[in-house]
Amino acid sequence: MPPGGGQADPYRVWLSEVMLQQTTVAAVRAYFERFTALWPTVQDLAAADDAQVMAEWAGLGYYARARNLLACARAAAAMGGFPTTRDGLRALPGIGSYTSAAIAAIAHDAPETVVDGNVERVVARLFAVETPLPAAKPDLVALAETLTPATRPGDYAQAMMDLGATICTPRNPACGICPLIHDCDARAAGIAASLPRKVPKTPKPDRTGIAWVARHGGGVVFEERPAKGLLGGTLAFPSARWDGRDLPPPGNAEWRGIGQVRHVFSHFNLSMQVVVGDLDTAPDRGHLVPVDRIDRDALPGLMRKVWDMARAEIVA
DNA sequence: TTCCGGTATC
DNA sequence: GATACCGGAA
Repeated sequence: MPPGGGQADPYRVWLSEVMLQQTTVAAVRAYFERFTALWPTVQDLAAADDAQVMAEWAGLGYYARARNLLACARAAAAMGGFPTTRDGLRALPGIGSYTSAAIAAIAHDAPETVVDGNVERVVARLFAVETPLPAAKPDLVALAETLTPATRPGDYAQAMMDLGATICTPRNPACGICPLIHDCDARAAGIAASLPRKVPKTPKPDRTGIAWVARHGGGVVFEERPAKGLLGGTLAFPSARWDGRDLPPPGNAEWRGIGQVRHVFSHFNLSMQVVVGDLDTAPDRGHLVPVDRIDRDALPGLMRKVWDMARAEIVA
């Protein structure tokens, strides 16, 4: 990519930027060479066979990029070439906020502010922004815009991303060799390595539980969930543990496990053991619903899954 | 094993 | 605003 003056081929800039989304330079290089050899222009790529493009992309990951790549190439070819403005580029498939700014700045030397993950990190450190991501993103973009120069914005954008990729790295920033060491608020405060902060991605805990599908007299035991809390007020199979309650089964039976259903709640993942059995006596809680009157669609998703699994056994 | 990262989608 | 999509690196 020739530096300065917007001499770069928009097609090659676009192709490399799309490949570099979520992907390292080292991984991209061979793919870029291969693609540009096979399809030297956007018209060539637009005319390419879908299956061949997908095959050539194989191994790069995020295959939606490859599908969008073709859609974008065809759209650009149909309009006689790539748009030159950020907004025009932004409207094409697979080109978002970052890529549109990058192409405008690098291929056309437009004074757009290019903010990728590297730039977010560099700016958060330069200005010691302690607000966690992603909430800090608008602030970081606004701060980055104050830095974009009128001259050679494309080279500047690439330099900022290079700085983030090679010196201002996530874990151990090489502040000792950073050209901006005297401009960096975070370095001055001794907190560079801890920025940018991020909202702790609390992984959803895994919970387990048990649901009893209890038959008696041609019916199955249901009960209403407590009005408040998880699945509050809904119709449910008697169950325990997953919701913090440690209840016994709704009666005596020879229980046999038939499998587990998985369900994702907003704040945890559930693996529910499904057991079925024939009660010796009337259930000691809940009420019996005749099998042919069970309305699958009236059950919450979790219990629907339980019933779908149990029905084959029950109705047999 | 965890972290990292643009876009689309809902 | 959260999640899915993937592979590479720490």
